[in-house]
Amino acid sequence: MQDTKERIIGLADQLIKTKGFNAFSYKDISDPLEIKNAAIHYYFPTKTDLGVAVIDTEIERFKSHTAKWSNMPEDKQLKQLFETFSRKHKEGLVCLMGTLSPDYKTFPEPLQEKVAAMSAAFAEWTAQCLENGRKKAIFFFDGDPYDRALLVLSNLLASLLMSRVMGVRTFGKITGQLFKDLTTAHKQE
Amino acid sequence: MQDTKERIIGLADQLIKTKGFNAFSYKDISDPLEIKNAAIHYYFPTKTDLGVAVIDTEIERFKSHTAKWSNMPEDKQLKQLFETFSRKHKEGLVCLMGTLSPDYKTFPEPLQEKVAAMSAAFAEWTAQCLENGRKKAIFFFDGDPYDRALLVLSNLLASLLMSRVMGVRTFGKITGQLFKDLTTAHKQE
DNA sequence: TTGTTTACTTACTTACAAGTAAGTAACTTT
DNA sequence: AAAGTTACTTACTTGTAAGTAAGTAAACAA
Repeated sequence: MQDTKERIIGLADQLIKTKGFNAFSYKDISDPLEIKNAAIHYYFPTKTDLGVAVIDTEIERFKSHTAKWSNMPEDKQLKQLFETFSRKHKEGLVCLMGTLSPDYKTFPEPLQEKVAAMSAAFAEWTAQCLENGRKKAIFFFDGDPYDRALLVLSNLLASLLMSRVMGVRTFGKITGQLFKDLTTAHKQE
Repeated sequence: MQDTKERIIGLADQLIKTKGFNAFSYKDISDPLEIKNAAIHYYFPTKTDLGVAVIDTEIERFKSHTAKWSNMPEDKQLKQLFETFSRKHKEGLVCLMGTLSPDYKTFPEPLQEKVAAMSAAFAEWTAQCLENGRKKAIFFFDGDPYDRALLVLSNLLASLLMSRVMGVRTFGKITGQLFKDLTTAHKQE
């Protein structure tokens, strides 16, 4: 039964996105799945291994999503990215980068590396999308597309975090204004 | 000796900004200060009390800073805000909002309330600064000043988080582009 | 049919976390 | 001088965390 393994990853993913990596425990997984904590260690010898598996799953999910969008115009592609964040927002979750980056320094190296790889994948895709979109006059922005991608991702990441504290409307306020900025040719004065 | 109390708050502040609230322990404080963990409980009966004290100190610091800047032109005021984040960045720290918001749901109510109060203070000041600056044609941006303030704060918060994972240059790339955007009258196409 | 692998459980260990009760030395007030 | 009060320490409790060694029942393979 690979089923149990995938359920463990799925629950760990949820727990990381609600409580944070250091704050969830094996009991939070073994209780609802009605297994013993040793069963988790059977699949993932250490908590680090489990963390790595969760991130790997996220990277794969991202790659398969973006592959599906690749024939859309760039503004639609970016909208799709916004949509994945919006879905997390509706479930009261934050993104993996958002939870994992504050705790980053407490992680053992293999986990740090995975987090870095994930962030690189996000940034590269977004930079490419923005660059292509600007060439086609779909997007309008100053500066290097990679730098702009960092701004966009920083807004998406933080909008989920801030929504937790400042209320659910915060997400829409940030992402709405952000998308408008990128797709508006001129600023009025 | 109020000295010990302040040293505990100072170290807790550092620890929250490096490891996160749930990941630091009383030992991380009692060892370097060469006191016993019971001494921390003497001043702060619970970890929540300590967290609240750290946030209160941060709010006071913010209020006294902004009060000092109040006669500057708005772009200088905002630059000062950026500078406070830049200082944290140089020390390898993130901001309190950045660490505390992912763990928010694991906090007891009094701590949640303090985090919310802190975020409100930041947002209100920034919104006011942006609104005043736009009236004087120092800043140029579309939309509601409060919404724009959320974008600015989200970029500042996330730039510290992302720098941890994606390298120290990330901070400058995000904040540099952000400031340019706000102080540029027109976008070129 | 015997042996091996898979997918766990049982039953523990070690470590460390937050928190507390009771004591104490030094200083302060009456 | 006696009685607090302050600022701790000593010594402990309780709970929970990650992790492990050894066992087992069922499926599968030789």
